[in-house]
Amino acid sequence: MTEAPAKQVPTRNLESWIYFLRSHSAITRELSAQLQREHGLTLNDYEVLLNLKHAEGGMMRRVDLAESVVLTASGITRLLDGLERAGLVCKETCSSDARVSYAKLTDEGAAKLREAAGTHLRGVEELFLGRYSGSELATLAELLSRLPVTGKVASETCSA
Amino acid sequence: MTEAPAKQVPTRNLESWIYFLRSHSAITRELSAQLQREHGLTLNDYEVLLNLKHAEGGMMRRVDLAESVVLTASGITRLLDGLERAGLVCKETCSSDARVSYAKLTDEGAAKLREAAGTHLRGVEELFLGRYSGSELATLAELLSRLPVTGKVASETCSA
DNA sequence: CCGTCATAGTTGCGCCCTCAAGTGTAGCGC
DNA sequence: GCGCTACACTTGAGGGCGCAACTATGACGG
Repeated sequence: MTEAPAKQVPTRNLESWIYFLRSHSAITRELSAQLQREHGLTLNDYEVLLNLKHAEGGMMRRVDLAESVVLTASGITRLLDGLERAGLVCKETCSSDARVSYAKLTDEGAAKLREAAGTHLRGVEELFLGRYSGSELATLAELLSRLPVTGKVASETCSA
Repeated sequence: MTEAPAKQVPTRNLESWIYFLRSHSAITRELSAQLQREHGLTLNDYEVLLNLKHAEGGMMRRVDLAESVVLTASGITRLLDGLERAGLVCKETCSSDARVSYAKLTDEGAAKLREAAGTHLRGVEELFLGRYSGSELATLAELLSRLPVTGKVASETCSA
């Protein structure tokens, strides 16, 4: 009881936070259900495939992949297990560092991605992008880009 | 091969979508971990408790609660199971309709919510709210409010 | 060469949540 | 009153994912 700090954060703008939470749940549930039904992929599966496609040589280190989709190391392991079993990615070892193993997009994976892209982009368009004008999207992107993308607290991570 | 539709959605503004996905994962993971560590609650637990607190008489129908936090019926059942076991909510029956049962915030639940609020609001402030000015938050809220909050596609749900 | 520490990845365990199916009640037309 | 459909809720099965603990390598100082 050394000091009772005055309530700093009145309910006023929690509004945007609530919208953020709610809309994310609703949208990702719907998109994931679509992908699952029509192509047997989860949203994260799709994002991983997409990241691999854009990567140099169609392959990435598992740890980098994990960061790019905001998953833990164990999460990416299991996700890739699934994609491997489905034949959409395969493992590659690294000649210079025996610790790392790459995940590489297979031809089937690339095909699957192409196949799913139509459905998915349509969904994203309908549930997200289509609700904004071009400039609004730019605004939104700028605002959202300020949010953290790692669990680390910013004040620690990017101190001067 | 009847027709190869021209690519409708160039990569241009998927940017905001990607930020949306990534930041949500990162922020909710961190906030959930905080709540879990310090109070044994998940983010959804917290949101449910909060909704109950704001509700008339501290109680809501399970189905309404489900919608308010964007969970399925079964999801809310299991979540409330946990909160009941922890003594934070209790069941109430409805005299006029035997199908519905209410979830009611207990005193312990209210106390727990109060206890967790400090931690949580600080977290939300740091990871989300604190990154914007007041007017930016208003903009963000307006933009996010256009997104769907149910799985139902808007074109069906809110046709004129 | 050897301890020490950091890093890449995997695995056991457990939670959360969804889908599909099932129960019990309400309301309605007949 | 009797089916029918609608609704609120629960349950069984299963998948996704995080945390903590563990293995295997690499890097570095002594």
